[in-house]
Amino acid sequence: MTPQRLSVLDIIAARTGHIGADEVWNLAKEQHPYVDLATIYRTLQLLKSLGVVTEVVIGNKLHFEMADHHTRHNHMVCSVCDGVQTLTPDYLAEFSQRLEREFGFSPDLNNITIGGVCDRCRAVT
Amino acid sequence: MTPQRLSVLDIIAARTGHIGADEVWNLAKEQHPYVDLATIYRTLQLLKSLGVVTEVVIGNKLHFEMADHHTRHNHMVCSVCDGVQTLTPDYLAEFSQRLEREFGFSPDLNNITIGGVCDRCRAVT
DNA sequence: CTTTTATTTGCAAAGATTTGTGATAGCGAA
DNA sequence: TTCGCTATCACAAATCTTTGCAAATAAAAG
Repeated sequence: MTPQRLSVLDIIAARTGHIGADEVWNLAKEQHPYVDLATIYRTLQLLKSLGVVTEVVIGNKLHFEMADHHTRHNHMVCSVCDGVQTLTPDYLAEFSQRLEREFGFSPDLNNITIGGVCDRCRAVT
Repeated sequence: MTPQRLSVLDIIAARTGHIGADEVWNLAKEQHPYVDLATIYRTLQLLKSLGVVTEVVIGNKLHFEMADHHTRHNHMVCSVCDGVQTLTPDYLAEFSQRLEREFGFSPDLNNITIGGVCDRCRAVT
């Protein structure tokens, strides 16, 4: 645990929703002017592999948020407006159990994001 | 429809499995020495939006394959070995219908990939 | 077949993310 | 304390993908 890593964690914890890697960087620089973006990314990947944060792909960018077990959820990202809706875990529960049972494959539920088109954008078309 | 686009489509159609963007480029250059990688990527995105090809994220790279309706399937990608297993559509059917029904969200089933750890890699750990 | 219009291309450059590297800091053992 | 080991950092450079723009090409119209 280094000051840089603590900063990253603090920043994500302070945010209720998700936050982009670049935004984390900007905020981290306020405390450690010389942190490198690479360090941010490495820390983010580290925290993700530790299961502390969750990665969400929005548009072409990586976003992150706390992997709070009380509020675990998945995301639906609209490919038209990049809007995000959340999903409670039970939506994927049956599906993931089946993968586990039939293939021995352990899906990383924290990092499953469903792409598609939201109702509003579909109505516009 | 331009020659470049036809090439890209031919290349993907000629392949049974998925193929990386860079590989498509290399093959396309054999027919059109001056095609640019950007054109490949643009074409790939176009074909994807037309529902002709499917995008699969493997490791940190984009791969593509024909979205043959007869053999529609999804992918499970192991984050340890980058191995890919396929899933018949019925695994996601109930789940996607539920999203549609309850949220009006139209998931893009062609482009859902499940990350996780396969049984073999899990055994190693 | 020629002109017009819209789309696509190649190229260059920008974005986003990852990787390699030497310097440096922390830590346990001698 | 000093040596040696390991891990992390900042910086630079590489990788993969996307975007802006002028020139080239395809499709539509006459």
